[in-house]
Amino acid sequence: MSTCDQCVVRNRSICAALDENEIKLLNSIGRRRNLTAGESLIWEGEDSVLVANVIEGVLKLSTGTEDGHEQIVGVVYPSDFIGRPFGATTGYGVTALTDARVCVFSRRDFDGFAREHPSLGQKLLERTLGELDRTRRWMLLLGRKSASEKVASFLLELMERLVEPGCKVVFDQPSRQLELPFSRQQIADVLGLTIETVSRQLTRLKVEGTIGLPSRREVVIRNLDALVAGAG
Amino acid sequence: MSTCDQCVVRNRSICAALDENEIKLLNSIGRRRNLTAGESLIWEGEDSVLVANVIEGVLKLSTGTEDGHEQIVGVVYPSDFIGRPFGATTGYGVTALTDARVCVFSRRDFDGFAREHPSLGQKLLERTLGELDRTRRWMLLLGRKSASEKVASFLLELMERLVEPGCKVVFDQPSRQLELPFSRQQIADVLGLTIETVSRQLTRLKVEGTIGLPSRREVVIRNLDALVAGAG
DNA sequence: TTGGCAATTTGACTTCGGTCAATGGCAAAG
DNA sequence: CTTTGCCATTGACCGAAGTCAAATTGCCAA
Repeated sequence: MSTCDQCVVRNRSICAALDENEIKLLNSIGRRRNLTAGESLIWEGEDSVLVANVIEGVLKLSTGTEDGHEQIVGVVYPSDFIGRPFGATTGYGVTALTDARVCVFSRRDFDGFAREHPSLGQKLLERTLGELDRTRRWMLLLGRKSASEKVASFLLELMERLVEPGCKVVFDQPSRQLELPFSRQQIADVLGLTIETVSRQLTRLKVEGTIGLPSRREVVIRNLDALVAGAG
Repeated sequence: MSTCDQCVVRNRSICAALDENEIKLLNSIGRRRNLTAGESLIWEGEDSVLVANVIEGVLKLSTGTEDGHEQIVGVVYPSDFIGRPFGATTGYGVTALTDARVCVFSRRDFDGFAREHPSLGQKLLERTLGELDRTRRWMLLLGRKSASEKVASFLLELMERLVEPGCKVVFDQPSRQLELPFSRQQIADVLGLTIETVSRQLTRLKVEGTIGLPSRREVVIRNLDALVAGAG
């Protein structure tokens, strides 16, 4: 019995496209790996050597300008796919925001497997198209939204993503409380703002009663309508 | 003999994955269509009903916020693929910037064809991954670059894209002159700026001698190094 | 050629968000 | 329990880009 049978994301990740035999085969070329918060899996600019599925945890994809600024260009959650198949160099680094567990494959092995199993390629294509959609919505946020709209949009997107299972960091539905997998600096890097502006916007939302901030890493949504209205 | 034989983008578009018989089949479910500058092919928010290949011309993908601001989230050139296969709604509109010629397919027909011809799906996947890479680089620009860096980066990217064949709008290598497929407002919508800021940055580059502006729709690169340095 | 119109440029002023600096608070280590 | 250090918050100020308004340009049609 392969370890995949008990995998939390077996039916939501790209593996859902595969039957029992295929999954055994894929399992044989991959291996589990645990990451601690802050640990990197892939570095910006290196040749793409590995790809992975996220089993548990949250990871960021990020690039930097030469003058030291960083921009987070993507955030991945359990069942998401990481990496750049088909022989390109990765334009961004991948780093764990929380402790995480991933299922890694050598890019070369994975490419071969994908070519021999079109159903996997198909799933990967659908996933990539979805990711492109999400990234483009994010561009609208970066290009046209104000700081307050950015922060509100960020909290809403986070909420949606954290309800999905496998996130250690849960969004507790009844209490509407969520645990932030991001530091203030990281939120700033997602939104193209500074840490000070993020802090000011969050305290403003708190003072207005829209949200509560029990601790640095927790947010309570007190007035969802107001948050949606503020997201622009 | 199918019309595809003389197609300029036959070997660069996703069609390059197909053999003679397959291409005849694909051709039978598609049709050519001419667009005049400003004409839309797909509207934001509608169900995805058609997909297409760009044969000639330049088109924009764009979304708007409710308060009237627009953000261009992608620009497509000859041989690029347009649209959202596999049954989602399109999150952005597609509009011709120049007169253009495209090869359109009903999304439903195309989906079926793609599922039966994995090599096409494979090409589409590679293309989509590349597009995602380019979009993420663009996010860095939107989130972290200053107005002057944005404008310089824009001109450089445009230059690279316009050397490829099939662009009526040519980048004339020796004279380093390029014809802009964008109005000032559209440049602003690409970069997340206002029309005034774009105009000011362009005149600054002209005064500095980095570029020349023979007419509203033409740019001459006079000092490439300076432009690269200014792109951040 | 001229008039009209839209696009662009330019100028004056405002504002949002960035920068710099000081303070506060929490958590791990001693 | 105290110390230490990081992260976050808060405040004062500044500047880049936005806004509003006017002038200019170039283009098309009459």
